[in-house]
Amino acid sequence: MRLSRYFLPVLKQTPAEAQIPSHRLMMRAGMLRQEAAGIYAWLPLGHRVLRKIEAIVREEMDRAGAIELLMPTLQLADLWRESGRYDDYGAEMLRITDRHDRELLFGPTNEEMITEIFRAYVHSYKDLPKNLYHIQWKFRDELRPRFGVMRGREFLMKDAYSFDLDEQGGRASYNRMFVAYLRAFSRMGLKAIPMKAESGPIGGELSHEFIVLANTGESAVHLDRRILELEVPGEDLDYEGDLSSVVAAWTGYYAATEDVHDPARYERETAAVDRMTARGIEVGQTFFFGDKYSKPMKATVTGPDGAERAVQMGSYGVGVSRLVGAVIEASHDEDGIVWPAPVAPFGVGIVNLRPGDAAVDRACEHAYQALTRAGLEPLLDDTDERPGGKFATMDLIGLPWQLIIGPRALAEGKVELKRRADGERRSLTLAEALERLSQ
RNA sequence: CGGAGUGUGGCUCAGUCUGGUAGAGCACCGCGUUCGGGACGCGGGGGUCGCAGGUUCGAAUCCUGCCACUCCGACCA
Repeated sequence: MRLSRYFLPVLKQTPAEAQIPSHRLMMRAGMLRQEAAGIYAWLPLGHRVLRKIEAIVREEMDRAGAIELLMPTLQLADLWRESGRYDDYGAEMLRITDRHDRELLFGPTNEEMITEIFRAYVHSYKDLPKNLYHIQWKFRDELRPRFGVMRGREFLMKDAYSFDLDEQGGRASYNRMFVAYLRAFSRMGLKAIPMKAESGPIGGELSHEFIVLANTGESAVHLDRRILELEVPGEDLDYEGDLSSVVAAWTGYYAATEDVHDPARYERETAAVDRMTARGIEVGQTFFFGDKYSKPMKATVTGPDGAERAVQMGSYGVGVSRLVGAVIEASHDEDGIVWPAPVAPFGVGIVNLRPGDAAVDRACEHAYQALTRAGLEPLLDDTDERPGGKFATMDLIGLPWQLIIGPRALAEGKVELKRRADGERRSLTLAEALERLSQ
């Protein structure tokens, strides 16, 4: 992409309403525009990051055997009356009436609908297990939206739903999602720690929250720091095999959010040197709730013994749009965002320090073509902005690499390659820089 | 929803107390000089002062109602 043709409205001043780093930086970097309380338009740069995070989540879900579909945002109230949640959910659910006075709602989650779909087609244990998911916009009418995309009212969520014949199968499905989450968050450059959780209005007794550690996180967490040393399974992991040992390892150390923290147990189970208190952001939650929905909604299958039984279900959510904020909270400095490469909106920024200078233009164009061919998604700053402004913008939007091409160094055959994460700069020939970037 | 605030050009804000017909910086447009870490000069454009009503000769300013947004708290991917 050429910056002169792109849509990147960066701000020099921070909008007054932005309180936390991710919100401030998303506004300043031209990623986001607020349209109403907790409701945002994703500008092109933000949208690219959102799509990258979504793609990672999708790949890991597919790898774990989940099957993607897409359900509507609007749901019939009657469906929610079947599960009894239409009244239970309260004011957080946005209720809508259409022109025929039919009662609808903007979905805050999809347990009811997926159960309705499942029961319409699946009747035999031979068709189990199944795990269906979608990535779709949700609406929850928060009392107080805040922190930008971290607590919006409209948000993009990946929600998966597993169906099994019995509890043992259900736990195996749960474990597959658990491990997929470890992998997905790790690929985004995040340290996400599973913590035992209350299941809240979703229900069930087995549940984990996945908490990303970040100084500015919304809740305090207490954990055994040894959990940070655990290795995330590689992509060669066999999801058909027994994953309980992986889950056991990751749940074997004390880790709890403030609201379920048990100081006595904490002191009993951890050595003083291993205790760590930090702040965290919840980016995902897994639930196993058995027949809570399948029973009232009559989602049953016939088992091998010929008897009908309600399927065992779990649901698994990831806050995709929140993750954009979470990544920034976990990775930024005083100059701006520092994107982990896998979620960076562009792979490298090429800075043309003197547009109009034939030699510089030619070198930039060559770099742009080569990096595009290499799949690195370069962003070429070919605008007339002054060099200082270009550097500030590049640092702000936080691309992993900056390739700086100007007349002075170029006269000596050199360009500068700067790594955003640590600020390391190297003077190289253009060929060397392109070689380095392509590795 | 309880408490506290804020709405003035695209952004950050002054002006409101004490009523007299709207300002600054940044951004934007033109010309020129510049150009390796957010340039400078000159000229220029842009505002129903959140909305509605009221008081007044006169309202951004005073009064009433409404709306939106922000912050603290309780609730949550």
